[in-house]
Amino acid sequence: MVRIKKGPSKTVSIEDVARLAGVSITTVSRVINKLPSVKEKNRLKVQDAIKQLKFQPSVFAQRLATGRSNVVMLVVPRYEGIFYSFYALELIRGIGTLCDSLKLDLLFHLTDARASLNFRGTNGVIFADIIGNRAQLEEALAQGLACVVINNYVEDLEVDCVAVDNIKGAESAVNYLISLGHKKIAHISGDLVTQAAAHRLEGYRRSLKKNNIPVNDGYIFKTDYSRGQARAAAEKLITMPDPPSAVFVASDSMALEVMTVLREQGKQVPRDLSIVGFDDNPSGLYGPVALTTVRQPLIKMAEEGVKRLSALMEPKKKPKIEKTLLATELVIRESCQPLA
Amino acid sequence: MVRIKKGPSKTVSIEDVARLAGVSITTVSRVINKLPSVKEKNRLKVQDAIKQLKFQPSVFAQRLATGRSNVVMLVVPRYEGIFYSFYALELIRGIGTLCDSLKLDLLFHLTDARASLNFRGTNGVIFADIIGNRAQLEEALAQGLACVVINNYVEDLEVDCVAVDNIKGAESAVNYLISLGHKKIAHISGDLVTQAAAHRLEGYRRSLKKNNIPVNDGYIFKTDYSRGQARAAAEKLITMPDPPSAVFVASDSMALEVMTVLREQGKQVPRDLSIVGFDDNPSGLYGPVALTTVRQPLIKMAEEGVKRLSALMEPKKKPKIEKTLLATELVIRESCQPLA
DNA sequence: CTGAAAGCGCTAACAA
DNA sequence: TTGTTAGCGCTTTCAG
Repeated sequence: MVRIKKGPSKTVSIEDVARLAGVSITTVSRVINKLPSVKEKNRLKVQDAIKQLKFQPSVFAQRLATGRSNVVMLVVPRYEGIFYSFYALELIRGIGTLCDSLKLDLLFHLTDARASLNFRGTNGVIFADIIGNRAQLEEALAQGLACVVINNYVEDLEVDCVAVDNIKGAESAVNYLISLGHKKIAHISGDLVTQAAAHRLEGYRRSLKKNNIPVNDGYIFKTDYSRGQARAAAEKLITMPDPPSAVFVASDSMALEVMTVLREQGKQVPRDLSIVGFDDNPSGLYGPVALTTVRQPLIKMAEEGVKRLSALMEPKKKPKIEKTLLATELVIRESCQPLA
Repeated sequence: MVRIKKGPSKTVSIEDVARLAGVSITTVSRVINKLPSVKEKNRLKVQDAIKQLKFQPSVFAQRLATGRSNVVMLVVPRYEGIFYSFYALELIRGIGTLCDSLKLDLLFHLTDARASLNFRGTNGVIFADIIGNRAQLEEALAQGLACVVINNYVEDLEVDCVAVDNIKGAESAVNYLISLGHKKIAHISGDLVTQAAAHRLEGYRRSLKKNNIPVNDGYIFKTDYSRGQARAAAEKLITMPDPPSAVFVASDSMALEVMTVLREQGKQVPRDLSIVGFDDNPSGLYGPVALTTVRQPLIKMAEEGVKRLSALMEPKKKPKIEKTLLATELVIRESCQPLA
């Protein structure tokens, strides 16, 4: 057989190691993969050679040969709003950190909803919310890939998901306001294309209904989560003929904007308006009046998602589908007061 | 020759496409790689087969065969502050978007500064700032990897970098304040472990010196970029015996906090204090007084970085090292006024 | 313009 | 315990 080695190949391969160590490449492979069946003496020789040559196995060759890999793809819908939210960073942070410690390669994919993704070479996919990109999820599922959806409770698909219980969270906020004697409670909602916003609105409605308070659609302000629209909503709200005495806002950053508007207008929080936010964004702590809010466990959601995915990626087992709903927690601070 | 096909292999390979199209795998490969030398008729047949079979080439096989790949690793130092900044998200967004359109795979690596990174299978590395993780950069460089550093002008290393001209940016802010007649100008700096914060402080100093205004260290407040510390600084600042008439703040989010504090204390911006921020964070637009600030082109920085890296990753060429400094732009709004 | 065949670097039976 | 060998799926000469 003719060896056609062309020039000094830069990359040292398993073969070079084998030659230097005086063993077969198989033995080297065994050492790399920590298989027990290698004589101590040989193992040392090989490890020595590896060190000398600074050999690092080619992941591509490994993956080609084994067919497996531990590449996790994080699919983030390219939705403007998602990137102006406190939550995106927290999620990325949580996912990034855990992948790092689990030795998973994180492929980050900021995607157009209609683009068709190439999952080849990926073993698991985490969808950070589903906003108009359900088709991509279905595609991944159809390919038999391990999938986990985060921040969106997907009921009608056989897929694992871990989300926050936005409905109950919103209910707890509104219940609290009601317990303080408020009846005229407004809601500034987020972008209703997101499930989170829709559920928070739903929770708001439910709480009112359960407490026999009629839902006044004039008290519901729809926004895109931006501070600008929150401001507009706040301005409308305070100039209403019959203004609400309390408001539940779908995000802390919007709630803070509402507080700002109030202050500008010479009004006081919570004297003139009780406010509850959603997120537990640290920014809520700083203003003159600390924000009462609904804490959502973002980091935990991210971690749960990754853990779940890595379980699904385990070659042998085929765990049951699990749909997790994480509880929120009402954090009472200073932005609400009982109705006089 | 005996074919040892074991069971119905799930993955459709180039071979299946070739068979269905009635051509050789070589021809299929040519079509995939858009080589011109394929008869139109065959090209169509192949493309048809690809569509029918939903064939997607294995990236691993491709990489193994060609030796090249387009995996870009984004290294983000696991520094708390970085994740509470406006800038991190913008950067990630810019990088993610461009990688997507350049068909680069983005490997996201949130890393501990002291961890040794595994670059196997990676062809290029983007360092999003260098905060205590220079060793990792040097390691990547030593391995001959294409590297680009973003948001940090690295002078003493042979590496491409693209950063914002923080010194000039800060100078422009302070010059502006001086042009309005201010002489008692304070600075609330960011976390000085970051080059950006250090440079902004430097720019502040330079501007004062160039204008023959003595630097008063009592006017310099060091923070970790958090709103909490900005608040503390602002409170100290306004109660000084000889308070400044203007302040240059190292980030918009801190500047907004300063404005809030002023308002709480019954003071007015810009009447009682002129304020310039840094970032051009959209939040700065909403308050009662729009924030004057130094706009830094974050998305552009991200894009330049990725473009640069993809040039460096080009197999043939070996471009010269380039160190880019992006200009900032002073955006004058309402938070400053001439000294009476 | 097309196809056969030799790798790319590694793993995994199967023998020894 | 070790080595031989046949692929993994694709690209790339090199002949036609």
